[in-house]
Amino acid sequence: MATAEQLERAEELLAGAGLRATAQRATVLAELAAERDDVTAQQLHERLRARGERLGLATVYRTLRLLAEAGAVDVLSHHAGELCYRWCGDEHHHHLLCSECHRVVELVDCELDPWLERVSREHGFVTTGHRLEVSGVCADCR
Amino acid sequence: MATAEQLERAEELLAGAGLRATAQRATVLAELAAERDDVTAQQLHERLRARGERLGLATVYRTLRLLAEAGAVDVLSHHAGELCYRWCGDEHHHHLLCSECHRVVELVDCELDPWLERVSREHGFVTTGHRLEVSGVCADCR
DNA sequence: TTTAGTGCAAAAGTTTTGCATGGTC
DNA sequence: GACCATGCAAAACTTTTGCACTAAA
Repeated sequence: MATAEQLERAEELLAGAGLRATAQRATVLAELAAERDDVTAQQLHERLRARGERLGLATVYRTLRLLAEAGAVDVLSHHAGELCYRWCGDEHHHHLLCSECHRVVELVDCELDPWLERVSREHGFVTTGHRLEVSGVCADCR
Repeated sequence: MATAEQLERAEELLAGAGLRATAQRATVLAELAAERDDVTAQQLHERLRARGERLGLATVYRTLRLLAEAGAVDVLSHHAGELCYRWCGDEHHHHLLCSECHRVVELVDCELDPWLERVSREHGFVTTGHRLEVSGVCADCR
């Protein structure tokens, strides 16, 4: 669920990167923002087409890629062979995924850094980031 | 780096699943075991062909899939759009990846479970597993 | 000898790209 | 008006599958 501020921020992101505010981008942005769970580019495109929006699949791909590069959406790759996109907040967070219904919950209170710092140093690494995906079954699916 | 025991275990895994011990599978197994870092099916195939081994790309894919299903190898998906395979031990562990050279270090001392248990319960989830990928830069690449 | 595995090529699927056209700035 | 974005179709890629053939059990 995206707030109005988030949408606004996304448009600022685009503008800041020298990208134009087109109708198609707004459409993709809005649809992505309205989606609680993660979606593939194909799903997004199909939905918009079904609703009567006229935009090409390539545009959806291009827009999602731009948004991902700008940091406005996260790219998840839990289903082999296809990428899922999801609207995300700014802060560092992780995902708790329901393996039955694809529901996504954000975990914002990440407590990993001290541990990671330590073990990485032990291996001579300097960490630049980390990604945690927790899978489980949500209350509705049990 | 795989030990002799690991190789043996993999063959037992295959046998136990009713799978035959063929020359091609042994080749793939050995190559994967000798590889410290992660590889794609295509890379593996290319290397074996370059060395004179005669086996089809489809066989590499099939073998890797079987090994993954049997739990003998891990499947990583950090490069969008393609899957990487890596020989792995039995125990639960995570990966520390060098973003420069693709080097992989296993982190075996995972301390996440208590925290995950707690936050999952708060969201009504029962966790079934988790996966952590830490990216950084290794000592050699700095 | 029965059954599973392989190779090859074709197919399926996702994502990218080239290029003429249309919309933004 | 300059230039970016779009649409469409073709291309590029990864991965899977069908089928005749080979090899393991």
